Amino acid sequence: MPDVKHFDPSAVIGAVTQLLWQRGWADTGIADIVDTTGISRSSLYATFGSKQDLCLAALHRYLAEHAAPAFAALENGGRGLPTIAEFFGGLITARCTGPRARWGCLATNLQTNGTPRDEAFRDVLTEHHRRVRDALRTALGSANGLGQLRPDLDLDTAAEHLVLVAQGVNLRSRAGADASTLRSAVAAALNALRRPGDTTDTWPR
Amino acid sequence: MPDVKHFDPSAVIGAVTQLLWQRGWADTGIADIVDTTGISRSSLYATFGSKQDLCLAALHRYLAEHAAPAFAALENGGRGLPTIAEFFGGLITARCTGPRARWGCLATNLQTNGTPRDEAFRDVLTEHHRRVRDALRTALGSANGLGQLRPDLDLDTAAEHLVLVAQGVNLRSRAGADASTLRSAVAAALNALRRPGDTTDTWPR
DNA sequence: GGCGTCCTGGAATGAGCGGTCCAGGTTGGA
DNA sequence: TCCAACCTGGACCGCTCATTCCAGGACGCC
Repeated sequence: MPDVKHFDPSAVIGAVTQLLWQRGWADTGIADIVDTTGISRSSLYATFGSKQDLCLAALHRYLAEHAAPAFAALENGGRGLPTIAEFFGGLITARCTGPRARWGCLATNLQTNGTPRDEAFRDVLTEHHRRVRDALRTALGSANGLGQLRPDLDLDTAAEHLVLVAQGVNLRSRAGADASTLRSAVAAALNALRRPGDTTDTWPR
Repeated sequence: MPDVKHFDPSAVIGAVTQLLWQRGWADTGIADIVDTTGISRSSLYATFGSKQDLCLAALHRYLAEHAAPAFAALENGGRGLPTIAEFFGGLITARCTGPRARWGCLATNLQTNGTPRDEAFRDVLTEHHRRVRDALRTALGSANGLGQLRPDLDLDTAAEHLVLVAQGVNLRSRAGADASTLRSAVAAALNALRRPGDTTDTWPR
């Protein structure tokens, strides 16, 4: 092995993830990546291949680092509605405050325009949607087992409903919606699932 | 007036609206518009100015032709929950079937990436969001007056909740969600608003 | 320490973009 | 019928984009 890489590929993927998340596919150029990471075009292409490949890796990184932990907490929380409320609370906090306020969700952002038409992206995003739904469905099953939900509720449908709400949060937060508005809107959605008379404290997180 | 335009500007805006709606800002080039409409670049720029100006006009056209009628129906329906259910039913049908299936909502599409950073766009979209919320709020007020809603419901918050659901429908439909899934998810959201014991038939539309 | 292999910086490439320009044609009015 | 105003086709411009290429430098191995 005559020479070795002069940079850390993982750190580059991390930087690209941030760039792609904040600016989007169309507004993130190779030049931006070069400027941000300090490595050259040659090394970039030699290591990662095309822009699509690199951004696909960034998307995977995003899902593993930001989405997966939240889904795990949702599935393993085991406290039903409070677990679901915590999920949404964390989502809103992450979307509206801190260094990544108004960045939205990378996966959601990529689902709209200005994205490569590549099938690889589409498949990853479809799979991601399935995981959100399943995680919510699992948590709803848990809530149902604890007697927190309206008895007439269809859990699969309720999970799809909450997916729509989560997507709405991702979109509205990027557009600049404030956290308190989103919080109360989500609280309304969750209260709607609750069995009349249930006193579980779902909010604040 | 020595010479007169050889084309109909309104028809051009209509064509651009379709193009922008289907493909998005980044994937709609001036060349596409020239090819689709058959008129030349010169006439395009002489009549409409820049690409931004033209697309802003297309956005206004979209809102006037597609959004405004739905909002009017929502505000003037006067039947409460059934009116709201009709709004969502029409939305889902428009998003999932017919020639514009999977196009999503132009306004929603433009809120994410690959869009001009122009303030003019942002203002129009913010105003649009306000109108959606207000129309839903009006319809909810009507439903409340008819005794269809849970007495503890906060109408402003419920309106924000339904906005999130509508945004979710727009996003998921563009990603390829099927109509029946969206329909039942929305039905779940609406049922959650209903006063226990209310028998108003909200679905099918 | 020299060699061969790999990596790196930076220039170059070709395609595509939004936007401009002008010569030539078309029109309404005198 | 002529003219002046305006419109139109299409070439053209400057720029940015993702991608490629190559000369030269850096490293591990013997």
